[in-house]
Parts: sequence; structure tokens; C-alpha cells
Amino acid sequence: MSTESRSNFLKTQIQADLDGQVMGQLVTRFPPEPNGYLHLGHAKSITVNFELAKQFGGRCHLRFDDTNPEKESQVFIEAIQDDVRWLGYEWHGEVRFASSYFQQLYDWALHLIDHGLAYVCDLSAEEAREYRGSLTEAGRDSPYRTRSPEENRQLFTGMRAGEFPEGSRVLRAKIDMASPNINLRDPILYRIRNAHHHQTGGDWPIYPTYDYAHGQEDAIEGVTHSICTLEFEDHRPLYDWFIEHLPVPSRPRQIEFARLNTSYTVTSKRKLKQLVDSGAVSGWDDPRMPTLAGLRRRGYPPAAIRHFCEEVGTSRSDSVVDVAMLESSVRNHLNESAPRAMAVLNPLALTLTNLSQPETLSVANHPGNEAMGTREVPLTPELLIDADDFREEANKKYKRLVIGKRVRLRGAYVIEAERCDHNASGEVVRVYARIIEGTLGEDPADGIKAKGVIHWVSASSGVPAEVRRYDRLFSDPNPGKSDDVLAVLNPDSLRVIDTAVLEPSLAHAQPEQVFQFEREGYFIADRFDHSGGKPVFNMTIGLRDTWSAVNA
RNA sequence: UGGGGUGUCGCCAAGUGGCAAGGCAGCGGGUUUUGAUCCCGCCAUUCGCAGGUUCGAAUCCUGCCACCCCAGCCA
Repeated sequence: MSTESRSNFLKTQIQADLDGQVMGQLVTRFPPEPNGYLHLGHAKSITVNFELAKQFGGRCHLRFDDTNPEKESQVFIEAIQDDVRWLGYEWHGEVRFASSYFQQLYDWALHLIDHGLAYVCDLSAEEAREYRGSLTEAGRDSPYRTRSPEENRQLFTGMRAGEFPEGSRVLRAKIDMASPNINLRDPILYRIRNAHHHQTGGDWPIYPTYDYAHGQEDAIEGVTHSICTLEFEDHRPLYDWFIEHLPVPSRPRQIEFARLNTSYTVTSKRKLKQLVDSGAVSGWDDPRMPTLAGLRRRGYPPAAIRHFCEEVGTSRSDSVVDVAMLESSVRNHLNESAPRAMAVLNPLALTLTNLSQPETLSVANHPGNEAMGTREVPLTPELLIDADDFREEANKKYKRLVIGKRVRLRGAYVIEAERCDHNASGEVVRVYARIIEGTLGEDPADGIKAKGVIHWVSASSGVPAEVRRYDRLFSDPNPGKSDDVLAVLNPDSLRVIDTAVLEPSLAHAQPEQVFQFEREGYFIADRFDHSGGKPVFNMTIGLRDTWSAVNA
């Protein structure tokens, strides 16, 4: 599972930049806008930035890019910090805010004005769009482009003083309305917004745009490499333009990489919101959601997510990673870390005809890790096994319980089925089996080995529980391509099982504890709904299953 | 038909002129008190296509093709 030595273009670039350069150490940053919950795509960005800093002995900042108060809020600021920490990262120093640089940004805007590099424009949004031209046609200069620095300064300070209504004016950089790169056609630096800001309150009636603010925020913090996604590539000339024309304290470099896309999942905020608003999921932290809060509640270990992000690599080509890769990482991590236990999801009664007294068995918590210890499991005359693990008759390929045949009860004895009872509709309701003496930890003395191993739970001391089985939220590998995500939902993405019975030790599980229910999969005690009195487990992921596929 | 990007195995992805890593998926086989894990083996004469340069090209050159991004006072 080691991927540390894997190279990618970012590491190569950074290494080259660091070698023989003045800059001594790498500084990166994760700069979310606090306007939504973090998801798998953000996890990629987080690992890229934090791992790079770790690998090169540098540091990584967490900075909220809060330049648009109308869409942001304090709840996201807290949720995002929780998610980043949960993923396993701690940022360098205090949490930072773009908003704490508003004064500096404003002063630098004045600097641009004084140098004739920015002007106040009175064009309406619609007019500005017309003046901007199109992809194939050059734009035209705004009639306000020639205002003097003095007039611009007066107008801009007026904007800052709240003298003008929203939308009446903006501050623009004076670059080139004929540039083939539309981002250079006199981009907007400031807009008027009479909005309450979650950090600065009513201090500012004007707010800087991303294009103007981001690079300067980086420069203020001494960020050396400002890593972002591909769609910002066209903005880089602008990013560099500000850095060149402003007396900034450092010269950060922007590098873009391809965002992470994963099959069977959507990460568009609009689509995720649609899922929540429509009730298709129970909320932003529904275990089927690709949000970090959802993945957490689902039981995906942060280390598995980190490993996945490293494993898929970092490149500049658009791609869609098979979600099976994430699932594989989750299984790998859980296989090692999750203690084993038994739970019967679809119970069928089984009577042990020759067990007179209950026994207490000691069972290993992990087949490959003795250090994880053992636990006690009660064996009683009345047991519960999974209905799928019994057939009255079957071919030789069926490795479970069949009348007249043997299987081993996991951690206990080999048994042989004798007969079964049926109900009025002919369904099997109870199986009778006898224990083969002397088979605790031993094969049968008569040489007739068990066909397989099945899990079980004591009917009398087992603990009823609610188990939620999850499957992929979408039936389409590329749900994001669909206009209506609700149309491609997998109708079986959640199945609530209220018949499950757990072995007694599981009643002591703490919320967020993950177990492997043997032969079923990995399950986590729900972070919110689980309690000793009423156990609730969410299926994280099933065990790899080559048998059902062969049998299909 | 403006500008900026990207094309290496079913899905990711190394590779930076010297003879195509790795992971996921898949397929065989072995071990196994989880049909799990683990272990072994197989899985690109070929790098979007076509030319060219070179003793030698995924890597250099030329031309084509495909796909992605950009016309928010969003980020």
C-alpha cells in the first residue's frame, strides 16, 4: 500500500523550484470558501496540499476564502475545520481568513488606481457583458476606462464609504479589452455589496473578487505554491499580473492539477443540494453522500481516503477514477483494523440437539492479529444463523449447511444438520443439528470434514439491532452527466434491516466503532443513532465477494 | 471559426531519446475455522492518428483528430 515514492508533476516542479532557489521551504494552503460542506473532491485537494508540505518539510495553511458574504456562513467554517481535522490534518498556525486581509487588499487597490492600473466603471452588469465581447470577438473599452487616477480614487473611496448602491459601480483592472484571454478583459476587482459578513460584520460595503484577492492572500501568507484546479489555468496570467504590479511581500506561483472525479458519485454542490432538498438522502451527512461528513458516518477510515487520494495520483488530465479503487482502499484498511464479530442479519432458528448446557467460548478478535485479543461468545442450545446459510439440499459447490452435511460454527464446533421444520407456506423455520463431539479447534475424528464455516449468534443472549445496508447511491456510473440526478438514483441504495441480531459483545460498541461482521462486511456503530440500548449499525462496505458473481 | 489544456492496458497512472513501473478491475492456481484476508501467476511488441528526425522515439519535429475549460459584479 506504499505510494510515497510515486512521482507526479507537482513534486517534480516543486523540487525544481526549491533546488537552488531563494525560497527555503514549501508553503501551501487549502483555501475553501465557507459556502458548503467538504466532499471527496476537497479531500483530494487537502491531501495534495498537506502531503506536499509534509514531504518537503514545509507547512500548509487553512485559509477561508471568504470574499462573498452572501453565500457564506459560520456553520461551514466550523464544519470544514472539523472535516479537515477528521481527515487527519492540522494546519500551520491559526486558521486564516481572506477577510482579515481586506484592508491590505483595499490599500493595494488604491495603489493600482494611483498607478493608472485600475478604474471605477459605472457600466451595468448587462452592459459590461456586452462590452466584454465574445470568445471570438474582442471586447470594447468601457467609456469609464479613461477616468483619471484622482477621479477613480475619489469614486473608489466613495464606494468604500458606502455612498453608492449595490451594482452601481465596480473597480476594474485596466488590462486589455482585446485580449484573447477573456479573464484579462479588464476584470472586476471590487463590487458593492451591502451584506453582513460573517467575519467583518458591516465593516465593508465592497468586497474583492476571487481573481483580485487570491494571489495577494497567498503573497501575504508567504505561500510559495498556490495549487488549484485546472479551470483556473486561464486565470493564471491575471494572478501573475497582480503579483507583478503590486508591492506584495512574496511571489507565489500558481500550479493547476486535474480535480478528482469518481465514478458513481457527484460532487457538484448544486446536485448534492438537490439530493438533500428532495429527501433522496437524509442530509449532508447521510452515509451515502460523498461529503466527508457522509463518508465519516459511513465508516470510511480517514486513512483509507488519504491513501486513495495518493494512490490515484495527481496529473493534469481529466479523468474519472473507478470508485472501486476507493472501496478497495477502505477494505484494505478495515481488514487490518476492524475487530471481527458475528451478527446474523436474516435469522433462521437452529437448535443444537445435543447441547445440554450453554458454553462460553473464547473467540479471536482478528484472525491475523493476536494482539487484538479474544472475546467471550455464548453458545446456547438455541441459535440463529443466516437463512442463506442453510439449504435442505444443494450441490457440492454449496459450502454451507445442508441436511446430512457438516459445517463449522465459526469459533465453535462442527455441526451436522439433521432435519428442519417448515411453516404453512413451506418455508424453513427451524433447523435441527447436532454437534460433532471433540471438534472445538479440531477437525472431526472420523475424517469427515466440515464443508465450510458459517456465523451464528445465540438466540437467547443475542442483541436485536437495526442494521442499515448501503449500496451505491446511483445506478449510473456517471450521474453527474445527467441533468436530473434524481432520475439515476439506485432504488436499493439503502435497506434498513430490523431483524438483525448481534452477538452480545457488540452491545458494548461505542458510536463510530467499526467491526467486521464475519462473512458480511464492515459495519460502524452510527455516530448519532447508536446506543447500547438500541444498537444501530451502518454497513460501511461488504466483504469482497467472488462467490455471488460466479453464481449469478 | 479566439484563447488555454489533455490524450500511455477496461479505470487511474509512472515514464523527460536507450528497448512500457505500480494500483484498481479481471482471469487462473495455492493456503485458509470468514466463498474474506494472504500468497503465486497471467493481463500494452505498444503509448490518439499520420508523416518526419535518429543507430534508436511514448519521449524531438510537422500535420491532423478527439475530449475538457473560459464570455458571474461565483470561487
